[in-house]
Amino acid sequence: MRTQGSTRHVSVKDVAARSGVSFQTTSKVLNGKGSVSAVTRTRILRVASELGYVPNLQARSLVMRSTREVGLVASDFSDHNLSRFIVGAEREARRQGYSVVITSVDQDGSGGELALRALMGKRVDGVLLAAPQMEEDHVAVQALERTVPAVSLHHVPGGGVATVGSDHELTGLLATRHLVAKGHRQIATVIGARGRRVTQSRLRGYRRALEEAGFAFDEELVEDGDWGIAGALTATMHLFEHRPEITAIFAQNDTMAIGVLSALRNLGKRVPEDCAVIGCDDIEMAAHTVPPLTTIHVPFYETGEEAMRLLLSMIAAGSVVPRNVLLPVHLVVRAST
Amino acid sequence: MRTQGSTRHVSVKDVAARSGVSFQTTSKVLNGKGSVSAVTRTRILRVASELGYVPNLQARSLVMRSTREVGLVASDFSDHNLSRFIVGAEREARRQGYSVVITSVDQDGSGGELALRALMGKRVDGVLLAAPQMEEDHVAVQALERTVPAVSLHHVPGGGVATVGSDHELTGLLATRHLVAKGHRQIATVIGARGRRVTQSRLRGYRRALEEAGFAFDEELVEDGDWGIAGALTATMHLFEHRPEITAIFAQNDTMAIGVLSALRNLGKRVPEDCAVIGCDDIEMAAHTVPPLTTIHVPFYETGEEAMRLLLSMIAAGSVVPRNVLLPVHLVVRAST
DNA sequence: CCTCTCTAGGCGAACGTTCGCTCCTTGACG
DNA sequence: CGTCAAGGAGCGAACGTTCGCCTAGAGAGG
Repeated sequence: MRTQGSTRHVSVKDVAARSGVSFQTTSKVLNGKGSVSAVTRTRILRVASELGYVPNLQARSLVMRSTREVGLVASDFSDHNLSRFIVGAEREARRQGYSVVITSVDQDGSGGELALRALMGKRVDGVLLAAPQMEEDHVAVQALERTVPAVSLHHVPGGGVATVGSDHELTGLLATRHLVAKGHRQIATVIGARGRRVTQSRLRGYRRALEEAGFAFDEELVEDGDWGIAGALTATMHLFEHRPEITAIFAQNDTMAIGVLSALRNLGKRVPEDCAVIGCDDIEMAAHTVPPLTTIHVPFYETGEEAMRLLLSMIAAGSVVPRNVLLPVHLVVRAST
Repeated sequence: MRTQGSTRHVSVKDVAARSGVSFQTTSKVLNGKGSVSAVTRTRILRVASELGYVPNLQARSLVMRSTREVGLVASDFSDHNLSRFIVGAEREARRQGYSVVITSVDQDGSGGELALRALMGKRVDGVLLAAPQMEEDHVAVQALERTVPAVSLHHVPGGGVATVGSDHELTGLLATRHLVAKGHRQIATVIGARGRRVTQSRLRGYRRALEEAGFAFDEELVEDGDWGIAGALTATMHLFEHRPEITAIFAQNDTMAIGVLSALRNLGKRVPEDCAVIGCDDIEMAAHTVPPLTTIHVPFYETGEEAMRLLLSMIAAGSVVPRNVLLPVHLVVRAST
């Protein structure tokens, strides 16, 4: 039975000793700097690979004053949309030779300051914020300001931080316009958590589309679904209790749209004949519900890429004016409308 | 318009200079070591917080010879099961004062060696492997062996690495037994990628249950669904082309089970009357399909916790015999069987 | 008044790198 | 044959910590 070891890591000095040169020369060879004769170069390289030398990045970045790491503060990365974002960001970082240190904050948004301090301690070159719970976390953000470049997926108090996101108001607008265009007049909406900006933006889009069409906004057509299947299900039940004349529902994400579909089935309503349903986000499942869900495609992956690209350019530039980037969304028509 | 700065980080020497003591004394105060008079202690602490001092963990771990970080090699963390695992692991690490550096490898499993080298370079205290694509990656694992404690979610060639996982054979066994108990004789299965161990284990469980019941194993009742909705859909179509007498299907994960349900709907078959369906994993969606899906619950979150717990204990112990832990799974009966 | 024992704090070294400077050797060219 | 240029290699310093050892002074006890 084997045991695993904490074998001492081999350092550049070990390699140097075995090759009969100074450790600085070894360093030069390993980094391709300076001028070293071909014979010693190959000898050193051979010894290094024999010994399984792996340079200590901590020591390196200590003197270079730059880890090539960026920190990513995420809330719940079992959230599918967020994880798409993370994947996009990570890929872009890797492409540019950076690695990503992911820290997570609790669901309630606490621990944001702690997470940021930890990242500062690691001396990451930049920070990417992907924790909507921190939208109102002033104190955490102050820890960040003027210390390190930062890009956020969500709104950040104070406005000193660059943001990259998708156009949530457009999302609500396109979804509701589509329903209007299909001839619906009684359009309800199942929304996410009230405190979140994205909720308010999508709701604003919904209201704008109604205004465009000359319909009055009716508070009773807005129901809270809390982002989940179960919440959307009961929300839909409520809606039809008070407004049985509803013929279309806009759910603020696809997960809730699935809950809406489920509720309509319980109510014996056919989709889209009796009631049309539109979601947004365009998760994989959306193409496979019954009936397949019309939705607004939101480019999470691309948003992650773009956010990381912006962050790395800020790092490279040293100092930069915070920009706010909005990526476009588009309608995907399927069978539920 | 504000610009973001790369303000020089404040070091312990800066704090010392402002407090009129040597930097070593400052260090002592900040770590609560040594004996320092109350007045200077409070003065130093005040200055430190005024200056916004954040200790440089790189320098610290350089001398301490221990970063309190563990590396996590993940394949695709937009995969929901994997992300549950990651969340569990991260939480447990944080609880014990460790932070997690996540690196990802490409879908095809390439880049595993690169990812491990990067982690070694960062001098992580341990490595958690959660990239099933690396199951057969001998070369990557060799880079790891005898350098740093490691725990893996999946099988690792050579067997020198501890593993934590759920009992996949039991999963297949319980699922199929349940169908047998419901009186089914023609039980098909839609499997994941053939090359993967989990696929083979679950298939083995399926076969064992059939043997127990005295049914012959029929290769034509096994169809490849490639882990996805679409794959499972066509797989189900194939199955019924060749074996219209099938009355039950075991899908090797819930996502594929959804594809199976979709196919059965297309075929005009009622679930569970004409054909029963059972999945496994127990994803959130499983409770909300039509009909709600019977499945085998697999404790991904707990697996992550347990894996991290094992890894950290190995780190603490310094050297330890690799263990292999299997977590139990259980049947969740809903309406699809 | 001398010594002994604390206590507060300083100092040097080390961790593993990179970088700039210096020094020696060699060879070529006038 | 003397001079100079250039290539090859070494050396010291620095990055920001922690740790162990040392010292100066104060207070106490004989």
